[in-house]
Amino acid sequence: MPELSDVEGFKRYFTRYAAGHRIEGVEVRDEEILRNTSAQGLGRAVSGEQFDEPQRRGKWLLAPAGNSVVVMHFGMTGGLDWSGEADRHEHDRVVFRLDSGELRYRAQRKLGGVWLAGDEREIEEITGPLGPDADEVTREDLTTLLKQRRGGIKSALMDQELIAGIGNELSDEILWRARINPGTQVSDLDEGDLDDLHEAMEGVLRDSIKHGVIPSEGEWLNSQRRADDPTCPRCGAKLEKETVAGRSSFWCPKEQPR
DNA sequence: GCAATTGTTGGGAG
DNA sequence: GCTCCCAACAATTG
Repeated sequence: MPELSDVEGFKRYFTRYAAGHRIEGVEVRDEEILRNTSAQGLGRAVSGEQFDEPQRRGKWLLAPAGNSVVVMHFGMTGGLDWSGEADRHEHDRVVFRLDSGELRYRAQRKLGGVWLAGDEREIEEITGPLGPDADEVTREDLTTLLKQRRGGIKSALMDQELIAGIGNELSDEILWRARINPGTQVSDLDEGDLDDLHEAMEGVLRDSIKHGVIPSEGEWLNSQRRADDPTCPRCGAKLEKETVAGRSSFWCPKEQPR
């Protein structure tokens, strides 16, 4: 789930339910999810403080509280849940008790995590180097970013250090919309391809951010990802499925030929 | 038992 | 140095 558009959805969720609210306590139900602090450390740092407006960087969500920042990454299965009641879920790993209800960091597989940072330097240490956010990359930026790049376009799009926020599903979606095969070498893309790629990137991100998730119905490749017999939502051709850049990739052989 | 899964990291190979 | 592939992490489902 959590790629740029999902995390943008979490950010809105956080803003709506948690920002501006006082943290009365933190319950860590699985300490393994805390990566650079302890339940006690996290509790001491944020209890009694108020959550401020959250910020998203790539697939990371930053939630300032007092003099600290709670840094969250959702891995493959994480998300946020809010409930006014004690409506616990097995995979709720951290529960922030607010004056308005409970905000929960939930994750089935523990591939993400929750960190505590004190300043900008510590945040950058946690997230590692990140390229510009994918939804802010201009057409000119795209040329600059890909100029020195070799290898396949899909692995370039997913490289967080080059462009932040795009994962496996978004990259497939963008390449499908741009009608570019995921295995295409960056060096083989001409100016027209880059025009298409940028337009697709803007469109896919704009629309999926609006939904707070990559839509799984309608004119979206993503609607076919879990189908028994995946077909192209535009032309109806049977989709190809193969590992590209180390990840399961879907594309339309008629519209995105190699 | 096996394979698959929206993410990231590190090691080794070329 | 760059890029790719694989395994690992973890938990669950088919």
